[in-house]
Formats: sequence, structure tokens, C-alpha cells
Amino acid sequence: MAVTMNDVARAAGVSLKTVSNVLNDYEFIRPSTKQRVHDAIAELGYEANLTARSLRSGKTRMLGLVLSDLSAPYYAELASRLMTVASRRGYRVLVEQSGGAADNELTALQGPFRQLTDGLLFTPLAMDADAVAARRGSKPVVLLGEHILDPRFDVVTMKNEEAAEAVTAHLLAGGRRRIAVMGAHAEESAGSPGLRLKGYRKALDEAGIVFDPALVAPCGWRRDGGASAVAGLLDSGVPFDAVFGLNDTLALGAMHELLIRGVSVPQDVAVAGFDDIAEARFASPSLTTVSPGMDEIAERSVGLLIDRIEGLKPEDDGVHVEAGFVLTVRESAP
Amino acid sequence: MAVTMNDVARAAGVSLKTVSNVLNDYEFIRPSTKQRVHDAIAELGYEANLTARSLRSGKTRMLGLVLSDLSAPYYAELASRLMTVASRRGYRVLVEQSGGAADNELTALQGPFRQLTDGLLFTPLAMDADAVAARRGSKPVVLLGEHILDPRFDVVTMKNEEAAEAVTAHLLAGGRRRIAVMGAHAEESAGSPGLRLKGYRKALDEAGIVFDPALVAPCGWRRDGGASAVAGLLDSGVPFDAVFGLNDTLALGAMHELLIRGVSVPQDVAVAGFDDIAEARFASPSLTTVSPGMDEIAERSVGLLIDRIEGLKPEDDGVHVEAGFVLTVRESAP
DNA sequence: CTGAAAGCGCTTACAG
DNA sequence: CTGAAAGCGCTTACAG
Repeated sequence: MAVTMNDVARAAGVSLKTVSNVLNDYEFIRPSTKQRVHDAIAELGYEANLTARSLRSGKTRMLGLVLSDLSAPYYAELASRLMTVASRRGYRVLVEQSGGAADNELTALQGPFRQLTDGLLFTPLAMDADAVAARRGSKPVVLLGEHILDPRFDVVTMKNEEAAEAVTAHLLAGGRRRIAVMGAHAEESAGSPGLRLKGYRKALDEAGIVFDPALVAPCGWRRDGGASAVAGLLDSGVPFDAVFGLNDTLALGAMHELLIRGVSVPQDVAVAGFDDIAEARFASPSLTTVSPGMDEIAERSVGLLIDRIEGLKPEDDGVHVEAGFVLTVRESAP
Repeated sequence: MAVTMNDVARAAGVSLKTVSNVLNDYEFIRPSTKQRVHDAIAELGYEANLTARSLRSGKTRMLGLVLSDLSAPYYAELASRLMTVASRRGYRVLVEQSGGAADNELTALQGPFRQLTDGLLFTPLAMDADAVAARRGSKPVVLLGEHILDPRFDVVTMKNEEAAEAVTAHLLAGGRRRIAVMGAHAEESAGSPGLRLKGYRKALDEAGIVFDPALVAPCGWRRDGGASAVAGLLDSGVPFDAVFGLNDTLALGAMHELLIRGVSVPQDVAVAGFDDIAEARFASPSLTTVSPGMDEIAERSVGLLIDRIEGLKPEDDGVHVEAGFVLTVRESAP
């Protein structure tokens, strides 16, 4: 079988505990002892059994990441960064796809997934704050991307409202007056869609433009959603001179549909998105959008979660982090 | 503390072993006993401790997935599907990003990552077949996406050569004669780049067109790689009337650069890619590409790996699966 | 600084 | 069909 700590202890002529101490960087070990243990480890090719360690210590050194769909570019890019940051602190990331469904989110929050992980990075799309609070369990949870202003939670998010306002203000500054919004209901108030819509309305107010609900098109936050939504708007005959997609993929879907129908971008209709996924810069025309500080979100959320896990952060009220954003102007809305 | 099997056994008035038998669907248990155990489990809210189970059984019910970068659209889409398929058979997927670097691939193959997983889905980008064979360890490994025709390995891949040939033949059929290839060296023979280049050359041969190494531009398989490569080609003055990007992201980067420079697609230069990522359909113009059967790859690779893990497949020679492909013609190369 | 013992919560042979 | 015991390989108190 595999080499165990016992084998190492025997080879080094010390007790099991001493080997464990060496492996766990316990301070007070005689250098010569330490050396003998390290020699034995090298000689035998010993590797610690992580499962046994987990069983005894109750820690897995894995972080759970719950998101709707890893194939969505924003989540793929975020997951990749989170993994990189976590690995620098010696943690792995285990991903669970919820599909944005409440029952899957609940399972991820309460089921065996929690056992496998020391803490959770959770993007709640279907569950609300109270539901999460009631089922959060005892291990640390950091909410991601949602702006739940709730002292019960650690939240790392982006400036949804301010960034959406900046995008809208930019479109207005470019002379657009009929800005269609895709990806929300006209009365939406919760979650990212609600906050971004609020930013949009705020910019309109600032400019003294009356909000027109006919310009708000609900749709899924994916390419096909944006394409259908813009098609519906064109077919309905509602005039518009700009499209603000509440995320980049749907903005790109909308732009595709516009171009197919012979609407030129940005001459006839300007298009802007939200997220600055890698694709935005290389779209044709390239997409004006907002970079919501993904690196900062990754860095801060993983850092905060691990600090909680390791007890480095006092268990006070929830910490709220809002990453900075940058408006990135490109060809689709100069 | 948490409820254990012991608590359940006591509550149900049976031994530990009987509870274990019930949990593991052992056949010969009296229905009444089974019922009592299930009642006790429900009453106490018992959940099996997965770590303890792993330590004793030596199985984690996790599959490892090693790929270069989860933020690359092809890998993101693949990972998402692999997770979905695995979860249907009761397995989770733990992802490790290698960045395409040999040392990271080696670590993933030999390090603690292997302990955490019962088997590996491995995309070798830097390591060759012999290196992998020498370090594969004792647990099952299924190679993904690479066409290593080696009986030592289970391999699930795509028809790299045939698909690339089909793309090239399509461009030729459209009247293109100077087809630039991006993403390989002119003498490349290994891995996906080599095979796709081979397919390209084969199609040229069929059409009686002489291979021109000046049309082959090496570059990274990302958007910026494709953009730089096409820029280099344009600057060099080498004439070409089509671009075949060896994957979609680089083809899209190339297309972006062409359009920026006022080269119209497909009128002046046709563009085709490889992978059919979600973005290809919504690009402007939409991208002609080849769908390499990702669903089939996900289904077959996970199925094969789990069969190996569970001993359902005799340990004979490596199984080789080549998923079917579909040429998807769109606006960029009609 | 180091040791001997206990135990994390399961599954695995081995009995009966 | 079910039970009592052993043990997977570590870490954790507890001693000294």
C-alpha cells in the first residue's frame, strides 16, 4: 500500500506525532529532528493522505463555488480567476452549477456539497436573502455578485447601479434619447437586473428624460435572449436609438440581430453591455461596456472567505465589498 | 456534533453494519429492518460523512479535469457539460488549470490532485504520450481532445484531421485559393494543431493546390493571437483570400482585425474556425466553423472513465472514441 | 521539544 | 440476513 506517516516515523526513528508536527510546521522542533523526518519523507516518497487529514481535522481545503452555468463567459472567467487566487493560498475550488434554479441552489447550500468544502462562494440567483440566511449552515459563506445590503452576510459585489448609470449617461452624452434596456422587467427591483435598471433610470432622471417602460425588454441573460428581445422590439415598431444590454452576452446577441436586420451599429443604434468579457473587445464592432472589477472581486472574495475559514477575521457583522468599475468605450457606442 | 451512523443504529435498534448495508443498497435486508433504518435516518436528519466514507473506501466520487484555462470558451463549455454528465452518475468534477505548462500538467498528474479524484480527464497540451504513460499512476485516466493513437490510453477525441479537411474543402469550393492557416507552424505535426494542419494540407492536395508555408501563421489559440497573426500577414503583403483559424477564438480575433483594417468578410477574405463555441453563431458576420461533437465527447469520456473506475470495463487495451463532426456554414464563409 | 493513546465516521472482511 | 471487531491514516488533546 501507500507509504504512511507511520512508515516515516519508523524510518526517522521518531514518533508519529513528531512527523505530524514537522508536516504542520509546528515551531518547536529540533532542527536535527526535522531534518531526519524530511530525509525519511524524501527517501520513502511519502505523501500525506488528504482524506485522512480531512476526516480528523474537519477541513478539506476546498472552497465551494455555486453559480448558474460555467459555460456563461462571465462565470467562466470569474471561476478561472477564483481558482487561481484560491490556489495561491493552498485551496482548491469545487464548482456546482445551479442553472439559476432555487432547488439546486438550496441543494448546494444544504446538501453534501457543503461537507466537501470549508466555505462557500455563492451567487444566489433564485433564493432571496432571508432564504439564504435560514439555510446558510455553520460554515462561512460569501455572497458574490449580488448586492444584498444585509448585515447578516459577507458580500463581494460590483457597483451595479453606479456602473449602469455610467453606461446610460455615456449613451445619453452621445446624443441617444431612446435607450432600450434588455434583460429586465420594467418593474424589476431585485438582484443585479433590478440594480442595473435602477442605475439606468437614475441616469435618465439626471438628464430629464422620462422613463418609457416600452423600452424595457425582459429576456434571459444570454445571446439568444438578447437577439429575441431586440427582434421583438423591432417588430413592435417602438423606436429606439440605443440598446443597453444588462450583460455582455445578451448585448452581443442583440447587436447580432440588429446587424442581420440591416440596422447599423452604432450609426442607427448604439449598443452597450455590462461585464467586459474577453469577447467584447474583439466583437465587430467592438462592444462598449463596463468592467466591473473582476480581479478585485476574485481577490477580495477568496481572501475574505479564507480569512473567515481560518478564523483570521473576527466574527463581526458581514463585510461588504464593492469593487470599482471602469467604463470601457469602444466602437459600438463611441 | 453531527449525527453519525452510530446514532442511527441505536435509534433503529440495529448494528452499525446494518445501517451501512441499507445506505449502500445491499440486497438482502429484511424490508422491515430497512424501513426502521430509513425512519431513524429521517428522524435524526442523518447525512453520511463523505470524508469518512472516502477514507475507508478509497473512493472520492470525484473526477479530475485537467485543462489549460477554464476561461477559454471551448473549455468552459466542455467543463460545464462534463459536470452535468458526471453528476447524473453521482460524480463531481474537480478542475485543475494547467495553463498548458508541462510542469503544471505533471503536478496535476502526480500530485495531491490525484488523491482527491477517482480518475482523470486529461487534456495533455505540453506532455507527450510517453511522458504521460510514465506518470499516469494507477487510477484510470482518459485523454481528452488529443489524438494520441496509442493503445496504452483511453482517448476520447474529435476528428481533427477530417474536420479540418472539410473546412478547407468548403473554402476551396467557395473559390478561395490562398487560404491562410492561423495557429500552427508550417511543420507542426503533433497534437490538435498538427492534425488540423494535416487536414488542411490534405484538402489542398485533393484540389491540386500547392501548399505555401508563407500562409501558415503560428499564434496562440486565443483572440489576440489570431488578431496579431492576421495583422502580421497583412503587413507582410502575402496575398490571401481566406483565413482558417485552428480554433474559433483565434478565428474571431482574426476576423476582428480584418474588419478593423477595412478588409470585408467574406467578400475580400472568408473566415472559418473550429469548435463552434456559442459565440460563433452570434458573431458578425457569424462564423463558419465545425462542431466537433462536444456533447458526444462529454458523454463518452465521462462514461468511459466511470466505467473504468467502477470496474465495469475490462482492463483491456485503450478504448479510442472519435466523436462525429458537423460542418456549420455561416456568413463568414458561405 | 517529543511520545503514547484516542478517535474522526465510515466500510470491510469475517463470522454466524 | 445481521453483528462485533478491526482499521483506513491522519490530528488532537493530554502528558511529560
